[in-house]
Amino acid sequence: MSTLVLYRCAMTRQDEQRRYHHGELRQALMEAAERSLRERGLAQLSLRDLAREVGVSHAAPRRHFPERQDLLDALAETGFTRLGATIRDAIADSDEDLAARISRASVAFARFATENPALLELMNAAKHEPDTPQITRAAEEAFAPLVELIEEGQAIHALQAGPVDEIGMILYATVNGLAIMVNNGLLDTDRLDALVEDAVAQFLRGAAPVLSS
Amino acid sequence: MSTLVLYRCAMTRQDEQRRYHHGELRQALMEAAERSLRERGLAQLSLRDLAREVGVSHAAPRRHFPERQDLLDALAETGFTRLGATIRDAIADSDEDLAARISRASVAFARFATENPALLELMNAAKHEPDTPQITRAAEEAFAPLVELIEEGQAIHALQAGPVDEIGMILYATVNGLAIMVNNGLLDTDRLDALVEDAVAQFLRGAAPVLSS
DNA sequence: GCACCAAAGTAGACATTGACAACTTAGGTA
DNA sequence: TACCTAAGTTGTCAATGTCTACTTTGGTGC
Repeated sequence: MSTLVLYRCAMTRQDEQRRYHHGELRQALMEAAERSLRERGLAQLSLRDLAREVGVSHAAPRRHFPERQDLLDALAETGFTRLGATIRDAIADSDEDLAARISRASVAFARFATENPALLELMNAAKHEPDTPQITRAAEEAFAPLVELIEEGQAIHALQAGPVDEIGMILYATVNGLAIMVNNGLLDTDRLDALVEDAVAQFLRGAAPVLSS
Repeated sequence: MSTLVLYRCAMTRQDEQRRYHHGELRQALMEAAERSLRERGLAQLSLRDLAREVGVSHAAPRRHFPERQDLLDALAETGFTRLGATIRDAIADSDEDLAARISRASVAFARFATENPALLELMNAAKHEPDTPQITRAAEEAFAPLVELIEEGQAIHALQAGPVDEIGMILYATVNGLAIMVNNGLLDTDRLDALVEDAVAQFLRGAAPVLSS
């Protein structure tokens, strides 16, 4: 992969335009697709458009994505991967207390979601097709950082004991739901951060251990 | 409207098939669209298909829905209306306590959402187009029952005082988010009811008034 | 009772798209 | 060096959304 990149950098633009094999078509298509998705939404995303933009023939994408849905699935998968990394970055090297880190992670999630509305739509899309386990796994890895924070909370008895994945799902669902409402027009962007922080605070209170009197 | 229905019932099938003006085309298209949406998903929804199914020419839908998106918007709007009615029905004539009614309303919401995955997708769709205020209003009316329950909770001091719409949004977002995870394949349908009930219980604890010692 | 008119439906056309088949190029390997 | 296969190309097809021009109808004013 990296050799390809170096090779590519050594070529003139002429060569690039002329050469028969693109060499990184799959990656190029994904990047073009993400841009198109961001700028014009899912409905306007066309394989032929992407092929034109990247400079290959209209049928070339078929080698990498036999059907349009395959591209969308791949986009959703990398979306989850990037989301997970975004959340992790938000709480990396933070010595804040647990509540602050959960809040930080949630706000980072919400921002990612509202900055990439069409991508989030793909990630949340209902599947009628046979399940694609890769997407599911990527999604689970995306909210793994939240689960880890919850485990940490349980360890220091700041949170109730109980099935971590379920508690994590509730938090994930809440933040995701709020972001959707922003993308939806049901909630103003300006209010998102505050609302997410409120929701997290409420979540923490609700998930706190019951005091034994 | 009702006269039209009666008139229609008085006609033989022959007459129905022959007559130039369908008479209730908009409604018929919406119903066909909902069925198609449920059975084959959003990607397979085609205006020409619907026209064929209803028995009109391929351009007829254009009179009622100039663009495909207009039909989708209309579907989302009635979806919200039906959702609101479903939630209301779930808690009508119930003498249970507040927590039980909130739980009941939430479970009803979640069931509606998972029984109509493609419709929910439409309702949650991000809008790049200029906002359609009717959908927003329909959506707000859909979760009005939740807001009312929260107001009731505040009145009896079972819930913290505070902006009801924000607290309602948090609850709405949570349930919506959990339903999406089911439609998504991230959460098993069997676990939905229990998880929603857990989430509501946690929500109620988190939104309870802080005890002044 | 009749002419007319706007609403609602029809027919035909067009560009675009996803999908498929058959052919070509070129890079790595026996 | 020959070849084989992955990766691109061209050509084609049916389906779709959208547009324009034409037709049918039911209701309204006179």
